[in-house]
Amino acid sequence: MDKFEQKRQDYTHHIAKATLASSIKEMSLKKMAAAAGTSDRMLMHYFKDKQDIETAVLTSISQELIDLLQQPDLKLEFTAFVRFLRQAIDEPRIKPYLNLWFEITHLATSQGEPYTSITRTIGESFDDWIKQIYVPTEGEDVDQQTALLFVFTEGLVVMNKIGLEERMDAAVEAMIALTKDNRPRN
Amino acid sequence: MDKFEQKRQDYTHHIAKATLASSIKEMSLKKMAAAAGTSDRMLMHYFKDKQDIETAVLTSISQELIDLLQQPDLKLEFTAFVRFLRQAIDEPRIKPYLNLWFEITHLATSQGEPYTSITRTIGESFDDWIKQIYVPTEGEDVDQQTALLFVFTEGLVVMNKIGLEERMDAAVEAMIALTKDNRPRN
DNA sequence: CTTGAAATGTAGTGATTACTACAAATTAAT
DNA sequence: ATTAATTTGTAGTAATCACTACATTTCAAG
Repeated sequence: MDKFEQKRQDYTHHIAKATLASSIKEMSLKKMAAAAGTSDRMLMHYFKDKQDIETAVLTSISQELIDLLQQPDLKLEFTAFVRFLRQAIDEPRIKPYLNLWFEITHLATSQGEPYTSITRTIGESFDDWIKQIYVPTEGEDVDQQTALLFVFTEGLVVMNKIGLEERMDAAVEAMIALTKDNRPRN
Repeated sequence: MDKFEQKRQDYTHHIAKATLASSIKEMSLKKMAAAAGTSDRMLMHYFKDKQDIETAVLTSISQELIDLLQQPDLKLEFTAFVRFLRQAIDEPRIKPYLNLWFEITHLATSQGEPYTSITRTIGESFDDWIKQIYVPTEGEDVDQQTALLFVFTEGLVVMNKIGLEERMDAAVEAMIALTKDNRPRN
């Protein structure tokens, strides 16, 4: 590998860590430089502009998240999945990624690229992840159920971020009640 | 009413309209002044600081939204409510408010006050609104069902904003299927 | 009419930001 | 060793932003 490319990756990695610990918008060029142990001047040498850095950083973080989600042996049917999702939101290892996801969705709507592309990538990975774990009951439409789990998770994430956790739990119970009443475990 | 107070309200009203048409973060003091037909200097005369303006503006918009939601005669059971919510998200009259709501949730988590308070107010109003319209089926827990509708709506709003509309529709169908299978209309 | 207060305009401050011009130092090639 | 290219530092630019000092006009009260 290029020495140039190597430095780019080093910097990207360090800035990614700092970004996960704070937020995208907090990361000015100076903070990025501090996190990477260099100067803003140097970052401009190795990257075209700030957006170039952000793209590298967020792409790297997305990949980390995708790797983090991989759990080849995990299989859950609907109710268990819902409970699993609700609990995952509070996982300290997951939380920084959710914070960033939350931020990126907003940036995607207000700034467009590169955030929209990254949002799409992560969204698709999440979709795949659900499909990989979800064991549909009976003759359910997997795509629809997956979409429901996706939308529900998004909702939970928002509620969590705006501090309405009681409602998260209530919603989880309601969702489960909706299925349990009707689908005796077979 | 005070002439002073009157001007404050006039300005607030005009700035609120402009804010709905664009976004909170787009509204610099200069843009606010332009929208109000005055100068930034004048705004500082009638308001303590920018946050003072934003609070007035967002409070006013919240109230508008709350009024907009009032539909005294509307009563819906679960399935119809879900469909109603999904369709409401595309309503041009509602959309600007959803955009702002989306933005405020983000600001609430990144800037704190006054956005957290406003988020809470709107959230509670939305909760009340659901409860006022929702006709629970059988002996359901209304609070839980309300929370579910809230969370689900949040999820739909996010999906909508990040351009995953097919998944909105799929999720709606899945949600409805979840109840229809099991709860034959009685 | 005089005087004091309220309303408004002009211009500017200081902070932050992404980004750059220029030059010096370091490294690599011949 | 000389030259050329790469790497780094210093300093600064231009834009944007919330906010202010100061002066002037407008207005109202006695």
